[in-house]
Amino acid sequence: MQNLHTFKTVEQAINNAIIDHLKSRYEINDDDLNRIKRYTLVEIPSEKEYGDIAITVAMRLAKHLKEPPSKIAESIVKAVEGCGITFESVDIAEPGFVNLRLGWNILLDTLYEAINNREYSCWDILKKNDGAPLSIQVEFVSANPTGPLNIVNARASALGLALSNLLGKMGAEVEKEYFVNDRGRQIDLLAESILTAKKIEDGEDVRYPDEGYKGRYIEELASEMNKDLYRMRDIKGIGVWASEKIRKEQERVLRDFGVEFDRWYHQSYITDEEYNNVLNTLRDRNALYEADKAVWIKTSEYGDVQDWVLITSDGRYTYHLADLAYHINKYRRRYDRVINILGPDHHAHMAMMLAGVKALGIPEGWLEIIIAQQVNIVEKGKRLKMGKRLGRYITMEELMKEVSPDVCKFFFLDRAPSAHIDFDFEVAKKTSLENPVFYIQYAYARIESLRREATRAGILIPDNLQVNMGLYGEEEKEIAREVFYYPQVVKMSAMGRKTQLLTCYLHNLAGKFHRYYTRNRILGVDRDLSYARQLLSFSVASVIRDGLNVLGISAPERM
RNA sequence: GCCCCCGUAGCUCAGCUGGAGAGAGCAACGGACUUCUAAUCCGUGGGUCAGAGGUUCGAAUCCUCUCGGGGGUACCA
Repeated sequence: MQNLHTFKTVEQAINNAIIDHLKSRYEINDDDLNRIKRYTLVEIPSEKEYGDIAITVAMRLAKHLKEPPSKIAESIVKAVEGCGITFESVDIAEPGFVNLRLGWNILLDTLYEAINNREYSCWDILKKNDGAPLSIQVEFVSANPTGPLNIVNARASALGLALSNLLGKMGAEVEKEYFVNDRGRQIDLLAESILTAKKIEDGEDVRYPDEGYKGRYIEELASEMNKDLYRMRDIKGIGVWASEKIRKEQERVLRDFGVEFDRWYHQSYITDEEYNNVLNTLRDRNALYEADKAVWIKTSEYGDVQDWVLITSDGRYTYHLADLAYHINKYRRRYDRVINILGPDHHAHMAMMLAGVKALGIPEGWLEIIIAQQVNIVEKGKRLKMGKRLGRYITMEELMKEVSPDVCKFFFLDRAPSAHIDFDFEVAKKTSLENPVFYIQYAYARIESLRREATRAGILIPDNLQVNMGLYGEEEKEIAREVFYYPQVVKMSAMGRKTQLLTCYLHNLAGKFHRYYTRNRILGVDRDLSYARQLLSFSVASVIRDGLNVLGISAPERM
């Protein structure tokens, strides 16, 4: 099949035409050119009345090109008319918008592409110069193996999975990794907590460690503890055993949630040589100093507001040092980019890490950090503070018992990662039947039901049948243009790290289809008309399935 | 004190590399199932975009300040 039009081909044709035209008509230096290329030239208009594609670059360039926007717009119109694609209309609106309308010549291609081409929503943006995929590692959740995962971890896992999928669609090779802090003070504290719990179980009169871990799981671990470990009072041994047991449990819960990692990287894998390497590199680069018997990193000289301790006065390596060594390790593994999703309690760590890798001489932009903001549990209108060390939190498992993973994921992904979320269990349960995720899944299930019915009745549209586009009207066009936008939504969602754009889009698309379905019969009408409507419906199904898939949400064929 | 996030409809939130008339869901009210899934659809209300300045042809979006909510903050992670 030759060169079917999609958003990608249309965008590329328009972009090239505009840039060529501007270059020939105006004196544009490389700086200007790069600025222009950074703009999104082809936009989805805010109102459908304006058209199907909007170009606003004329207004943005007015100042630089020293010409009124309307004049530049005229020039852009010429460029668009010569781009090799025929549009239904090309108009200028004040003060310098260029609005395009798509004809069915393009939209029909898009419908076929959506159905037939698995790569429909894929791009080649995250590629190296030689065309090889950019390798990107996404690290997320990475909760300490000192207790069960909580609701914020659930949010981070949903986000990490969706983001990984989105980046994959942009052409990158993505690896999902979980960093296990299986060494350090917190693990010792965990071991001490378990040991103490066991002693108390045995009737010993001992004091619980300050800031120790609490909760039923500690008591359970105490009961299950190996006799030798207990007899020897082997803190290190208990720590190794308990943390691995907890980690396995975390892995199981995540798998139940539908999130699997490519690699679990343990802090204990990091060698002394690697730690020394970090320290030596920092020392060589004059980013290290000693004060109060502790070793500090001069992060304040690299963009952070303060310096941090890497080695405590009693010789312990801090988490900061471990994480820097871990990141050097990642860097040596030759990832082109690394993205960390951190919880809200790591705000300070974010600035430290960004400054730290800079101090180590790693190029800027290699590390990107996203903070998955907090999730507050609301009960009877009051916010409950969550905290592992407060011994008060909703575990991820409890969450899943109340609300299905599909609903949880959608709920988390429907909001900006940086936004705080108030999670009201009562509301989540009560409205679960009116939840947007069901609304979207239902649209998909309806279409799959149509497909089954059509197959059964022998009236299914034959593969690659060219439908009569004259049978389509405005109603169909409104849906087809949404299908047309899908690759662009995926792109904006991925590149802007905004999963909520995709959830919003899917919700909207499902709504348009539900409306269409109610007003129009797809089967049991004139054969050619049925084929035309089937094509449209199935393209919507393809998009919904793909979209939910990217988000890590299931697309059931029956509900 | 300092740093970060947030403040948009009754509620929960989109929209923010400046673009066209401010959106969605929920909640409220009134309608639609002999027909492919009513987990649906149709209709009705609802806003000083926290406030004040500034930049601009144009500001919910950018800058400054103020107020309010949350988080972080030098030897835990």
